[in-house]
Amino acid sequence: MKLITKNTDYAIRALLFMAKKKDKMWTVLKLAKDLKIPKAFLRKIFQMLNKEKIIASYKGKNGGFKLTLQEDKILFIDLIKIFQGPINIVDCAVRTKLCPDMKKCILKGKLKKIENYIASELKSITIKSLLEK
Amino acid sequence: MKLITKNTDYAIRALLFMAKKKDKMWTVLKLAKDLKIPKAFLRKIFQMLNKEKIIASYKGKNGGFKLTLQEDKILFIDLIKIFQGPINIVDCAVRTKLCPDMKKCILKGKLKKIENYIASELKSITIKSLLEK
DNA sequence: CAAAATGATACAAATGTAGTATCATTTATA
DNA sequence: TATAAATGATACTACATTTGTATCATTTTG
Repeated sequence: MKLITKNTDYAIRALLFMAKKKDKMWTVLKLAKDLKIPKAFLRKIFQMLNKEKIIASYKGKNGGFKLTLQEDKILFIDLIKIFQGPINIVDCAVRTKLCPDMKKCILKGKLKKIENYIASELKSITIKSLLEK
Repeated sequence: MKLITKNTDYAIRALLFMAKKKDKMWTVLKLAKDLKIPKAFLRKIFQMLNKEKIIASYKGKNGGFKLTLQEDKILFIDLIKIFQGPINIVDCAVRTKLCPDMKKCILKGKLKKIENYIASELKSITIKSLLEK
C-alpha cells in the first residue's frame, strides 16, 4: 500500500533542502547531486513545482530555482495532489451495490472518515513544520 | 491514490453475498455470474481466501466454497493484507535523511500516526458490521 | 557566439494490477 | 467406470502507473 510516490518524496526532500538557505538559487544539477536524485527526473519534478508556483524558475546561464512560497504555505497534501492526484479513496474503492442499503452504506462511510482524517493530517504537515526543532 | 484494489473489492463483495445464506455452498461460476465478476479472476481470489482459511473449498462435482469464519471474524484489514500486502505507509514513503533529526523526525511520526489510524479503522470493518443496518 | 541553465516533450524500463487460459485432480452420479 | 462439474496450480497476457532517460528548443550570461 503506497501513500507516497517517488516524485512526491523527491519533491519534499528537495524543498526541505532548499528551505535551509531560503533565498539562494539552486540548480537542478546541484540538488540532484547532493540529494542523489536522478537529474532528469528532478528536472521534470521542478518544472511541475514551477507551474504550480511553489518555486520560481530562472532561465539561462546562472539560472536555477528559488522557493517562492513561505515554508508554512507549502503543504504536504498539495505536493501529493500535484504528483499523485486528488485524495479520493472512496470512489476508486468499492463500487455500487456492495452494501445492502446504499444510503446507509457503512463501508463508504468508514472509508470517507479515513479519507478525511488522512487529508486533515496531511494538511498539517508543511515544510515549516518539518524544519522546526 | 488507491486504497483498495479490485481483488480486495471482489473478495469482500463475494463474501458479503455468501454471508447472506451462511451455510450454503457456492460455486465460483454462480458467484461470478451474479456479481458480474470475471470467473477466472474470482477463482484465483477464492483460492487465496481458501489458503487463508477464510473460506473452505470442496472439490469435485457439486463442490464449491463455504464460509468458515464467523462474519465478525472476517476483517476488512485482513483482506487488504491478503491481496495488497501489509499496511505500511511509512517505510515505503520518505527514506533516510529527510528530517534534520531522524530520531525526532516529524514526518515519520505523522505518517505513522496516519497509518495507525487507518489500521484501526480497517480492523473495525467486518463482514458482520457491513451486513447490519 | 558558446556555455549553462530551464522548457517541452517523447520515449523506455520496471513494476503492479487485472484478467485469461490450460492442464491436473477430485468427486458425484448416471 | 466413464463423464461432467467442480477446484488446484500455475503460466501467460494486457494494461496502467511509476520511474526514469533523452533530445531539441529557448533563454541568459559573459
